[in-house]
Amino acid sequence: MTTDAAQRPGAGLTQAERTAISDRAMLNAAIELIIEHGTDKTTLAMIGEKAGYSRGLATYRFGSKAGLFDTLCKAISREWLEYLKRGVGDQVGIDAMCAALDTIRRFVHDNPRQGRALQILYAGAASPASEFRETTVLIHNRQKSDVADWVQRGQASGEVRDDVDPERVASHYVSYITGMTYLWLISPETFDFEQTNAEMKRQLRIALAPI
Amino acid sequence: MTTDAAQRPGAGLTQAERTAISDRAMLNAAIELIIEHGTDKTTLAMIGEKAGYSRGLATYRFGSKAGLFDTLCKAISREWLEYLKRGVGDQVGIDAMCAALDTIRRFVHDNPRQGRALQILYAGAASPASEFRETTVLIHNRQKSDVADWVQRGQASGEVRDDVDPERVASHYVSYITGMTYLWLISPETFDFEQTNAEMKRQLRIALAPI
DNA sequence: ACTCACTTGCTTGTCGACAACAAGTTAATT
DNA sequence: AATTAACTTGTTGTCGACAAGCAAGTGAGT
Repeated sequence: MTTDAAQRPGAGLTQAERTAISDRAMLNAAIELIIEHGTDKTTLAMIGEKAGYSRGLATYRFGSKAGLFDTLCKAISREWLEYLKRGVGDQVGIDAMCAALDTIRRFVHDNPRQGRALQILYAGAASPASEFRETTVLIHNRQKSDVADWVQRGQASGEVRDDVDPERVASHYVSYITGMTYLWLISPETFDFEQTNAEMKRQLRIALAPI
Repeated sequence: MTTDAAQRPGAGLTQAERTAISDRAMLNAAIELIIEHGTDKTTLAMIGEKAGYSRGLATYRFGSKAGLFDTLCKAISREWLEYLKRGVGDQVGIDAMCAALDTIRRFVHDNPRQGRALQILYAGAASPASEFRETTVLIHNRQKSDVADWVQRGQASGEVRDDVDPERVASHYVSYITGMTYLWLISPETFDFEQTNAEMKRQLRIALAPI
């Protein structure tokens, strides 16, 4: 009786569907809880139960608290990087760098929960024992090499002055982004996203313009 | 028998001396443990025992784990801000901003433990439930107002162009510092302190120079 | 199409570790 | 000597982790 079974939650589904559903539910629950309580005071039991399952599912599925956060960090990062890609498009050089700043602003405006959660997770990666520091480092390095590419292509098209080192500029740029988002995270009410980014854009345009 | 008592640790001392000694010992122990294990996996018992006391002293003295980290954060921040003050001296404008970058580099070179611990603590402040987020925000705001002051005085002396907003420049600058130190923390082996700062200095000199 | 062995999603029971607190002990202060 | 403060030890509730068990899905053989 498949029709009868379909009335019970989780019945009539393939196992793959069931895991996909519970996975999404738990990751979403984790985002909410992290934003409200931080990673420390969020328990695996809270996540499982908020998602509508038992206290033990989160541990079972993700192995450990760190495993869950690693998965979540990767998931949101993937979304974010795709969003960034769409926002920047095929722009290069200074335009790409400025567009990326605007895109960050739009991302945290459109997806405030994901944005905040991701920042909190990145901060957690600072711990030496953090099991997803690797993940975080990888993402930042990828961002950096993307930026270095924009600079290089900007130089090729003559839009960016030739005597700057793309690597250094990228490292500087990612440093700014990282700190800016962190400061916004810890004091959203006092930090002025737009004005700070406006100053960054101004400096980039002056400092990278062809001689 | 004060002479006999003086042979036992903690004997023959005033109460103020005893607390000062145990306080220092525990804060130092906390720094070591935080660097090695992170805040999460450092226990209050470990701190007390590494400092040469019982497992309960850290809790008794600081009230809670968050209380200890708050105290530690304030203590290192105070050292750091004094170090920065000495490093910058009475310079203003672009010189002060560049000198501050060099001073950061020197600080983490001379006091690597304090530098790393402070970064880890700042990262922990990202948690919404963090009881010393206030402290961290305060410190960053103070840094920001210091920078704004440098810019303003630089403008007064004609060393910095007049049409920039000191607040925005300060916010931008502190964002860079924050992100730069964070990136150094999570990947000290791949992050190039000097080159990244060199690019920042270059951009500052160009972007803030009088028209 | 049916069945039965097997796999997988999920839950419950349990243990060790830790933060927090309370009560007790020892040393300084008055 | 009485009091206060530094410090230790006993205890409790919570959480992460794991293990054992249950229920639902899967797939090969008939």
